[in-house]
Amino acid sequence: MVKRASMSDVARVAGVSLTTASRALNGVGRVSAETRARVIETAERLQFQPDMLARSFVTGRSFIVGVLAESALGRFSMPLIMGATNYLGRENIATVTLDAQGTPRILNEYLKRLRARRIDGLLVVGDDPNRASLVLSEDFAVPVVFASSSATPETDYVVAPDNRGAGQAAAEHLIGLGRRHIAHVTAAVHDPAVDARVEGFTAAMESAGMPIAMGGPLYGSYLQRWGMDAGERILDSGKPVDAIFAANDEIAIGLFATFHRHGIRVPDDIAIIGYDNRLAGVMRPDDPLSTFDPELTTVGERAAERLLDVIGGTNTPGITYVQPRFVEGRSTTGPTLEPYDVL
Amino acid sequence: MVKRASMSDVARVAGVSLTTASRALNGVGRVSAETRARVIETAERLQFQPDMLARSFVTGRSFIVGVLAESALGRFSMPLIMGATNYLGRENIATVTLDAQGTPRILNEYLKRLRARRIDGLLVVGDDPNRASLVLSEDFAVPVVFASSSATPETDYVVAPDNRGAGQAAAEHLIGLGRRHIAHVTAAVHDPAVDARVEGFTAAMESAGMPIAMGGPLYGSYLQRWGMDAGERILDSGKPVDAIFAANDEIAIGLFATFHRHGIRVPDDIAIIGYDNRLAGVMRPDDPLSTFDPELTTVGERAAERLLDVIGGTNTPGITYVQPRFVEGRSTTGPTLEPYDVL
DNA sequence: CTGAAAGCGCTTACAG
DNA sequence: CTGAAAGCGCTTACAG
Repeated sequence: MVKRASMSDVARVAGVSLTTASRALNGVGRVSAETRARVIETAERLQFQPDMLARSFVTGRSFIVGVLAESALGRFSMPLIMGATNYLGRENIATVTLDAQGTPRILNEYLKRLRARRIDGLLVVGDDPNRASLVLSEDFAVPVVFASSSATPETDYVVAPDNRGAGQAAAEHLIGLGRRHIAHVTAAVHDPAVDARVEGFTAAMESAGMPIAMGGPLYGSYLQRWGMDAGERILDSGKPVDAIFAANDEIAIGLFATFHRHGIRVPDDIAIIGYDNRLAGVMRPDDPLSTFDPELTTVGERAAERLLDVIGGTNTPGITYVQPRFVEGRSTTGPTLEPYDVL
Repeated sequence: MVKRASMSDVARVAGVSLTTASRALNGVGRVSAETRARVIETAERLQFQPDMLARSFVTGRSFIVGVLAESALGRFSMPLIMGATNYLGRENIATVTLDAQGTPRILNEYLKRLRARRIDGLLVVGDDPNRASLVLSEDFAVPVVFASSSATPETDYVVAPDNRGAGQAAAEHLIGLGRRHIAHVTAAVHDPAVDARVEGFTAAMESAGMPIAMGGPLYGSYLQRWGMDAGERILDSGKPVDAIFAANDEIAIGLFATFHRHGIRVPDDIAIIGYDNRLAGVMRPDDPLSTFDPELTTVGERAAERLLDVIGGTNTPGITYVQPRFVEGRSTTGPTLEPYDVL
């Protein structure tokens, strides 16, 4: 292991001062073209790599950002965080990942640590950024970007999936297929992400001049069980329904199970769209379920990208939306789905 | 934003030299008990936090480790990497995540970067650590730990799931249930992880003095389609089979689909065990499929823990195995599984 | 356009 | 047990 060349070495060999070497290598300040060329050539010959630790120390830029998650190992946080750290890695930025685990005490402890590391910025991942926002006191003034599925004050820097747009797209897809009695089986009330999908769906139905089947969205839970029950309720009602937008894939599959049991064909009789693309990564010839992929990895990437922009001073507050990707599957475009297909 | 106290501030206020302050605060060298107490008290009063950038600069320890993945966003790498970064974050270690994407050129570029950052260690995530091993040249001498599902030379530091143990446990579970004609439907040949499961399974069957049904493991692919075909092949053979260990959940589900179509009940007639716990995180009252959870997050944690030990000089080479967790589901312990249950 | 020098905030021989 | 001083490898006023 040979000792690495320092900038002084480069300067000495190139016959210039350390000051000039620094300027030439960093491309700042006035240096004659020939001097610059000579220094750069020398640096390459010596395989000079600037010591980032020294640079960080003197500039105060650590090239490290914090990633603060409510629950880093959660099903939704994970791809988002990975998208972010992967992007940051490509940009040669390190991350320190901290799981707040809900308690403000831990959060405060973590913020102290991050301050000691002089992080360049902070990415907050989770659905309740307001809480984190509160704790981010004045004396910890680094750029903060929120990656979240819920809406937040317009004064923050936020990146989130466009749940509203997805709801709208779902309605439009079903309408475009010629369906006329479209229901919406959603989950819990007061989940911002779910609410936004309801909104978008409702808006699209209204502008198509089409009432929502079953008299409006049916609220329940996130479970497959609720989808099965909702299916029964729809069939019992006797009301015409030929398409359903479900709040997630579990509900969609529950609906399908009930319909199949009753001999109702999907999509022939009733088309179904889910949400989450839960079966992503399972290799199969075709997608059984029409659904939306929230592209959480992309959300993470965009959030990281934006954080670097804020750090660089070239960004203004507001929400950036990432469009969920519609996955066209057999539950809307056929052929008729069999249970084995969805396994 | 008030200026943070430096160690000099603490020294001055406490009436000692910078040297003494440093020693008192770090607990090294000889300092009288009272002096130490005074310095520590002063530091707390001034809310002193040592500047890690300065410390890193002088000690050369960056408190940053590299995470080099073959495919960071892959289904298996993701939980592993998150487990590692999460553990490291708790220990106040930052990570720079790099996705090698297979090409040695990119890999070399990344290693140069990591050297410039003076990382303390490197975690290599992926199934082909040997390749990375090759590129990790002599002059980049930092501790390296491999987190992988395949075996590697005993001279390396490796953390991996105990695939062999899982194969063994699968056979033992089925034998314990009283099954006597146990087959093994596996995937591709020459996948080290899958091979190890075959080995463990075979060993357990041998020590129970029980031949493998169907004359030995059936090799195919990772797809559900293969499971369906294998099911047909088993039924066509006319040979007695009352239990199957499948190499993954896709295959297990394919087997189930075929059996159900033919009126064969699971687990009553044939019990099935899968692998991967692919349905983890899907909320349901009971687990439909008996399977193994590879605990990849734990593998990542252990690998990170071990890396810190190697960096600290308190570890010796060898493989650490993480035991996959058996998930007991209805496909081995009933009641009879219906397609809707597995959806 | 170029350079001598100060300084970032610590750790650590070295001397007492 | 304690302290004065050097040094880690850069950046950046300041002066020429």
